[in-house]
Amino acid sequence: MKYWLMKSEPSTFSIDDLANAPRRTTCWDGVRNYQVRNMLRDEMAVGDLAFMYHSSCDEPGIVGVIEIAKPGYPDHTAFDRKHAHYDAASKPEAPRWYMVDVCLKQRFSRVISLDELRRHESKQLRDMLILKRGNRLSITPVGASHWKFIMSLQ
DNA sequence: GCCAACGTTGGC
DNA sequence: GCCAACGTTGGC
Repeated sequence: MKYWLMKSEPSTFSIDDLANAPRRTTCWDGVRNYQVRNMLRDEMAVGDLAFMYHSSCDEPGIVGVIEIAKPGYPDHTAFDRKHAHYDAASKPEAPRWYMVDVCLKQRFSRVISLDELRRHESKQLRDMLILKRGNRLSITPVGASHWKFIMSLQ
């Protein structure tokens, strides 16, 4: 089983939105980056766990745990001409973009902020990808030791 | 295949 | 709103 971190802007889709979704499950659509597409399509498996991370907001940080509920399948929002994430280059017979379904597992009682994560960067969270300069991938793998340490902060 | 221009991300 | 750090595009 693998661990991940998945970013979302709460003004677009927050952990509250996920908590209120039917069966607390939703498709993670809108990824338009090839590296992240490859992870969605090839590497993420049902049962994998991910931190949900709120970005571009007052307090960026980890807000809970989600579980991969359905493995990679074509992102149909790319086929919808009216959708904000429409991509004419992605066709149903040759999809370019993929998504997974995620299910809310645990909502943290507090935000584990980026600031707090950085306080452990020189030790327990050394080399965590989200803390690396210039990292802009919306999904990153998380090492097991980093995962356990962050869970212990909660 | 190079690389400049442009677009996006995301913290601050 | 600024800007660093990328990814993508497209002319050559």
